[in-house]
Parts: sequence; structure tokens; C-alpha cells
Amino acid sequence: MTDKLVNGVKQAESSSKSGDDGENGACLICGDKATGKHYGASSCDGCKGFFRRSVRKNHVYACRFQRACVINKDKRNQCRYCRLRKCFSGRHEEGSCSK
Amino acid sequence: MTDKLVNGVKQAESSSKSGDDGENGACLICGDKATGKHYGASSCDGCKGFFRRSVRKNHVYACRFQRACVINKDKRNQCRYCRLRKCFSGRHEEGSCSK
DNA sequence: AACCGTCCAGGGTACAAGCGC
DNA sequence: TGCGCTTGTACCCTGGACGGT
Repeated sequence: MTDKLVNGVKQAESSSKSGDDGENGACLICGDKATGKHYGASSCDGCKGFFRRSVRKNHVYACRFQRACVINKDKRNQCRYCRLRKCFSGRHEEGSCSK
Repeated sequence: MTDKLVNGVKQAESSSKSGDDGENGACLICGDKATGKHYGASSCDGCKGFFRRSVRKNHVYACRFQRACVINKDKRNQCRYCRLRKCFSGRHEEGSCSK
């Protein structure tokens, strides 16, 4: 590569063309700032870790409501079942996480 | 990381025509597909990089078991001590990797 | 062409802080 | 208060891409 990527340096993003929420866009699961692609989906570090732990330990969660909880940055820890469901539907791939 | 390794046994026949993607044979350390000779031994990119990093940074590893771990494509990352040991016994040469 | 070097996306581990019991 | 588990951040390691000689 020729030019280094300058991490953390942001310019006026108000008018930037691909001015997603941050350079990597938003987490497909919770909408937080994504830190890159993880297990097949652009996601934040929180969802990355949650998915890895859940898959690796074969966790089975239960939803206390109707399995349709809203998953965003603030509420993502309120329902593990729905968060993991959204991880899979967000194209996080089980096969890409070594158990 | 997608190649199937057949048995580590490669036909070194003379029927080199076109489907010869295995010209370099198997990695002497882990049996993965070798990409050429690196630091004195026919090896894959993974063992090439691992050896370079280990030698250059003078890494000292410890084996959690009996220093006789199986090193193959799947398990090579599970014991750095045994992987590096096998790099040396596989004739990777320290002198050929500038520190 | 063969081999050595760097770069870096993405997967890994470690651990402090937080939470429930 | 302690104990154990979970979360999310920080950082390390791996290995493929690719340039240089």
C-alpha cells in the first residue's frame, strides 16, 4: 500500500460523500459504530464479542417477551435472545467463528 | 485458508500440465499447501510469517503440555512452542531471517 | 522466477468494570 | 461483602496481498 490509513482522524463529515456513522458505517445488529467486518457482517466490538462468546459456548438464550425486542446501542443488553437472533439475520456467520 | 489438503501427499509426477496448483508440495511444518521455499524450508505462508515474527522478535514460547503437540493446518495455532520447534527441525534457518 | 519484506483486515486473547445472586 | 459470569475495550497474532530485489 502507498498511503497509510489515518485512523481516528476525521474531517468534516457533514458533507462527506460516504459519511456513514464513522468510517466503517454502522453495526448491522445494534446500529452502534461498526469497527469493521466481523464474522461476515459489519459490526461493533460489542456485538462482535457477544457473537463470538455465544457461538463458542453454545449459549442458548430465551426471550422474556415476544421475540421481537428492539436491539440498539442502549437496549442491546436487555435481551440476549433477540440480540443473537439479529446477529444471525445480520449475516454473522457461525462457521466463521472457530469454536 | 480454503484449500483442502489431501494427505500431505502430493504427486510429484512429471505430468505437469495445467492443473498443477500443488507444485510446491506440502509445508514441512504443518502440511498445509506450501507456497515455496521460505527461510530454508518449503512451507506455507502461515508458517513463513510465524517463523519470521518469532525469530525477529526473539519470542520465547512455552508448551502447556509435553512439548510434543501435533502441528497440522488446523492445530498449528494451538501451541506456538511446538510450532516453532517444528520450524527449526523442518530446517527453517534462523540465520536466513534478518532480525 | 524465487524468495524476502511490509502492510493490514480480521480473528484471537486478556482484563477491568458491571451486573446478578 | 464476596463470588462468578458477561460485556466491551485494548491490544496481539495470523496469514494473504503485494511490492522489491
